[in-house]
Amino acid sequence: MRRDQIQARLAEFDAACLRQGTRRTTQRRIILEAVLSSEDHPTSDEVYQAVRPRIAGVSRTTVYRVLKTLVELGAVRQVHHSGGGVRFDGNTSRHHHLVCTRCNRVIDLEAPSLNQLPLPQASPGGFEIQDYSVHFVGTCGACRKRG
Amino acid sequence: MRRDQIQARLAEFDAACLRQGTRRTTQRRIILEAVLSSEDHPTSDEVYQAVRPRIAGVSRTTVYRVLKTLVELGAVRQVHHSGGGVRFDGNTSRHHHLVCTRCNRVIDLEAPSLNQLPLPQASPGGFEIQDYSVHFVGTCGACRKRG
DNA sequence: CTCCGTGCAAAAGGTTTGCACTGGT
DNA sequence: ACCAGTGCAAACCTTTTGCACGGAG
Repeated sequence: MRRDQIQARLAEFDAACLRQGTRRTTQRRIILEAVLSSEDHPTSDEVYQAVRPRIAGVSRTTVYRVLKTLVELGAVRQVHHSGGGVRFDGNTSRHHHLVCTRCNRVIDLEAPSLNQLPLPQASPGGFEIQDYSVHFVGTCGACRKRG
Repeated sequence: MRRDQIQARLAEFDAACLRQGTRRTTQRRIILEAVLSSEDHPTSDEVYQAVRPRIAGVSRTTVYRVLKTLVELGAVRQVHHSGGGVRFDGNTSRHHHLVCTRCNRVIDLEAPSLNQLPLPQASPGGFEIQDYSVHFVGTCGACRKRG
């Protein structure tokens, strides 16, 4: 994400904290910034490793807790996919995913043609649809090269 | 899944085993049958609980290993979603998912109108698309009732 | 000053691995 | 008879929880 976009999102976050009465701590800002700066979808541990140099003595616990909080505030999203733990996505606008069945990597895909799909009218059991994303499964370039 | 469909899938599985030189063990057949019989998307542990009465002395280890094998053989799929461990899906034909953001339940959705989406032409980094599914996120009926 | 958020340590899942034995081919 | 597949126990990894302290409002 571009530097100015990150700044805007951090400002949004500050506002959201004020609105909700939650505290704007150093840890939260830096962890949010780390997710937004990431080009892919980091795991909790990758976020932890990324922020460690910037927050003296952070604990994994805090990273987990902050990420959970950020998801609840809507500042970041969890990526839904198989394999190896939860991942986080700083891109909260509608976008889609390429999921590699070999390495489980998830790559963002911007595809405006898929952003206006007709929503199913009748959802089983009264499910209320709020958003959607298309998951393309297949093999990523790196794995194809590896054979 | 209907009884006769399950039988057909088990027969397919036997054939796949022969073709691939893997062995057609009791554990594998019963575990596959359990996933196919399930109306929803069981976790590894739910599969384990389901087959325990039918295989004397099965271990969790075997259930994990067999499920992994079945995924590799293409006999079942992993459901991609957040929260609480991997889940499995006996439905390998194209279908879509309703993902509840509160309870993380994943419900199958048949929506023929979504089965012919235009695939993106140029995929980043040479990603080869093999299939796709649409993930609708929202709140399921049960969670909405709970407020 | 208050009390929410953090850090630590320990517990709690869920999943994988090494090794010896068993059952399918 | 051979060896892939299984069972057991222990290791591993990720995530959660209880409690005391510290910093944001």
